[in-house]
Amino acid sequence: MKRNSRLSSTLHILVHMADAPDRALTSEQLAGFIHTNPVVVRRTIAGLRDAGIVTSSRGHGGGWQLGRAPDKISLAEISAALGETLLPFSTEPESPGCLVEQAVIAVLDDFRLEAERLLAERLGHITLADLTADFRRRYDLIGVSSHAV
Amino acid sequence: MKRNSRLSSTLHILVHMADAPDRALTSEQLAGFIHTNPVVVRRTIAGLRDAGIVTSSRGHGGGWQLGRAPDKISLAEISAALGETLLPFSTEPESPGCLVEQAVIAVLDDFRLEAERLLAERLGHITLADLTADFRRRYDLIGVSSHAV
DNA sequence: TCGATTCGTAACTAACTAAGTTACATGAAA
DNA sequence: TTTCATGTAACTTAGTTAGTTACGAATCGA
Repeated sequence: MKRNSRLSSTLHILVHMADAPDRALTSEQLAGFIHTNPVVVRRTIAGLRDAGIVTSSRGHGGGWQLGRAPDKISLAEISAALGETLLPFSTEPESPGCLVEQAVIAVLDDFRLEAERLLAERLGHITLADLTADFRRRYDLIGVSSHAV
Repeated sequence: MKRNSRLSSTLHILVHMADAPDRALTSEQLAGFIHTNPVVVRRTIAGLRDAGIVTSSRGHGGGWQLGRAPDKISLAEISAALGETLLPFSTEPESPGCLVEQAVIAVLDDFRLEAERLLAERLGHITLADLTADFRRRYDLIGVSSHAV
């Protein structure tokens, strides 16, 4: 798994889970999808379990499943559950008492607040079901074209 | 200079430059403002020079000045000149040929495109002059209060 | 012209972050 | 009770970025 691809990789995993709603998938299998290590998967999606987006079970036949219907899981929730920050710039004071820095931080924090609201709103409208539908569309297209040849 | 504070630090520097429009400030002086090294400053704002946001001159009395009026310099330009990415998540394919990944990347890239457009639009409306005005306001307030005591 | 000053940049070091890995305890099902 | 799977801590490795040193190039003043 590459750096900064936690959101993308997690969505990949979740679509696979949505595509196999009848059975639990193990960390091992999920890791295979994104070419990484089972422990990395467990660590990455631990937050999703706490958020109720997925459930996990141990022992024989255990593994991971979606916690609710794909159309009830938005990308905003997933991103938040991963602890990802959409806007990466820091506004930590480094020169306490400097009025210039205070002005910069104030303006930047205002912008960040507004931006995060906007992005969350947009991400809230995209659900896992949308992703799954997009995948099925692609799958059917390939199927047709290979039949045609 | 902390990690991920390049935008914030650069704005800090630029406001100081806007506040001293009559003279060039050296990398050494600028570095002092954000508690870092002159070379780090030169490296960081090199892109701003290429974008015409600042100018630099060598030798005696040399240093850095704004390339144009503060109200003609937007945060969007500054951010772009720094090479900063507002949305940090990666959508590089890691499993070429996987239709699930393709669907994820397609949706994520759509979102990114729209989000970057939105953020750039917002940042385009904030200028260095706004920051400078905010700083002056804070400065005057302190002045008044210290007189009052 | 010479020397002081300042930027431009390459090369290296250090610190930090995040993924990858190993190991083992816990819990559940056959 | 054996096997399979997660939960998690601890450590290693790789990659990124700030910090530093060094030195060449350009510019100004004496």
